Amino acid sequence: MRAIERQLKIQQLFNAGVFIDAENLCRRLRTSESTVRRDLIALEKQGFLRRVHGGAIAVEAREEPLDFDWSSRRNPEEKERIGKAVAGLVEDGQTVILDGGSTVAAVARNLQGRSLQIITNSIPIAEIFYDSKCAEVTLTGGFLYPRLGVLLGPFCEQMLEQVAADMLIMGIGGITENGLSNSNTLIVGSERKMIEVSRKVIVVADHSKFGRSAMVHLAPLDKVDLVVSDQALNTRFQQLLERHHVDFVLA
Amino acid sequence: MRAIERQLKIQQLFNAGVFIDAENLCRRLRTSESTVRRDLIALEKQGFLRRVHGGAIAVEAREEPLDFDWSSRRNPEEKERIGKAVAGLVEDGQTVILDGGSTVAAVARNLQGRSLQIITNSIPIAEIFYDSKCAEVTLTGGFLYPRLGVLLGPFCEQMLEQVAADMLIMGIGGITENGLSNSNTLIVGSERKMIEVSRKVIVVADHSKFGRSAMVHLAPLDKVDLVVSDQALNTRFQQLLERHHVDFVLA
DNA sequence: CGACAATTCAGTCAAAATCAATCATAAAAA
DNA sequence: TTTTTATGATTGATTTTGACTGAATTGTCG
Repeated sequence: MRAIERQLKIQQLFNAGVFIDAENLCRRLRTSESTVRRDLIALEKQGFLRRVHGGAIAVEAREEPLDFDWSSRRNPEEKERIGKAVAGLVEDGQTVILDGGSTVAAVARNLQGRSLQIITNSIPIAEIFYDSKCAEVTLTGGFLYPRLGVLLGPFCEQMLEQVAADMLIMGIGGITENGLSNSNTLIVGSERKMIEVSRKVIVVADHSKFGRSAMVHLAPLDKVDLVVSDQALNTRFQQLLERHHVDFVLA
Repeated sequence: MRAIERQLKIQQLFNAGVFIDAENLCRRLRTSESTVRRDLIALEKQGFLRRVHGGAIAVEAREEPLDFDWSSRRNPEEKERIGKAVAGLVEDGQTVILDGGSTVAAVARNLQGRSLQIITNSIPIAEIFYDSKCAEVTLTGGFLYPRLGVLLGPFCEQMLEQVAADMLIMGIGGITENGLSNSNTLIVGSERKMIEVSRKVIVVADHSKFGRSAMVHLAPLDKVDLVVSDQALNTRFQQLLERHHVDFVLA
């Protein structure tokens, strides 16, 4: 394995956590302790990480102890653009369901201070509205999926059956001609209920989600009213969305 | 585990509360008392916490987005004592309902790492179990009461009707010969449901709660099985509890 | 209030782990 | 081929760790 390859890999590993163990790295990269140290020194010189005894920590990780979503650090500007665009589609007084995920969190941040009814199954998203005096927030109950801080399972779905919303703003794992997909059966279960009870379904998906398929099928494209993304689509996906009467907005 | 890993973890633990027990830390981090002390000294030098006898407390005036309980900074060590005592009454495998409040949060901190079913309507308390691999946490749904981070209202109560628990651990606003009381109608509504579905009702109340009455009546003393507090009671309250067959534990 | 027991604290020490530097060899580049 | 660079092993130095000690603090009991 080349030096560059290894160092890219080390940078990727930081997406899964703030600390990396040196001994662990040797095993995963199948290389010696000396080489790992040299790589870490190089990455430290680039300002990407800070070396500490036993490994290294991400420089950005200071002061932010826990991050629910391992993907929340990817493409933050793109997500913020999407968030702002989607927030512009919401009208005051509406009832909006927000599911979990970092892109939806960007939407939520741009909805702060608006007068809305918010329904969500995500604790991080509920927290965004903590000091918002205008929005009324209702959490679905359910089993706490700790890694993402979302509530799932029968209690969640049962609660969703009893509400009706003007709009659903939803993140996904992937989108293909077969429809939407996501990574977890329980998450998909609650998202299906959300779709059922919402008059309008908006999917937020950065460009990396197109053409990718996640583990569990979630819904066909016909269920979706609007997709908001950060890059223009190629002709194939444009036609696919048109065929299913799905609008597309470029943020 | 590496030094940095431990210290990051300690910082995380402070997000869930204001006091940390040294002995607890040793167990949770699986390390010696010497090492924990050295970590605490290091974190104190960084100004992140203040060491006190038996552990450490969070330094005041950190930029905390939300202080879920205006009383959470009062008597942190007394509350921690109560928390430890109550945690000792819980057996592994049990289903425990925890309501909101800073004293109950102290109990929750002492339950970390235990193998339990937790049901709660408080987001700060659910967060305490984020990185606990053993406990399964279920949140009631409901309307988010932002100042305290608790979930209330019909959705919450309806969800509670569908569960059964071995034990309820509950904070209160006041306790007098008329029974328990609390400060908010919605909170009282959900707490009544919690009492209904729990086999055993434990009330945690520091000494300031005795003889004080809050706005809304919650339940008569007969509903309570055990009161845990931080100071011995005077004869009047002792007799009062005895008359209603309520046990008392001094933490 | 004061004596006693039980914790908790601070400092020391040896063992273990990790680090930095060096060197010989292997791989890549010239 | 020669030169340069990257790698892995080895070395002693440094840091970290857990156990142990006596001192200080806290809680209990009379």
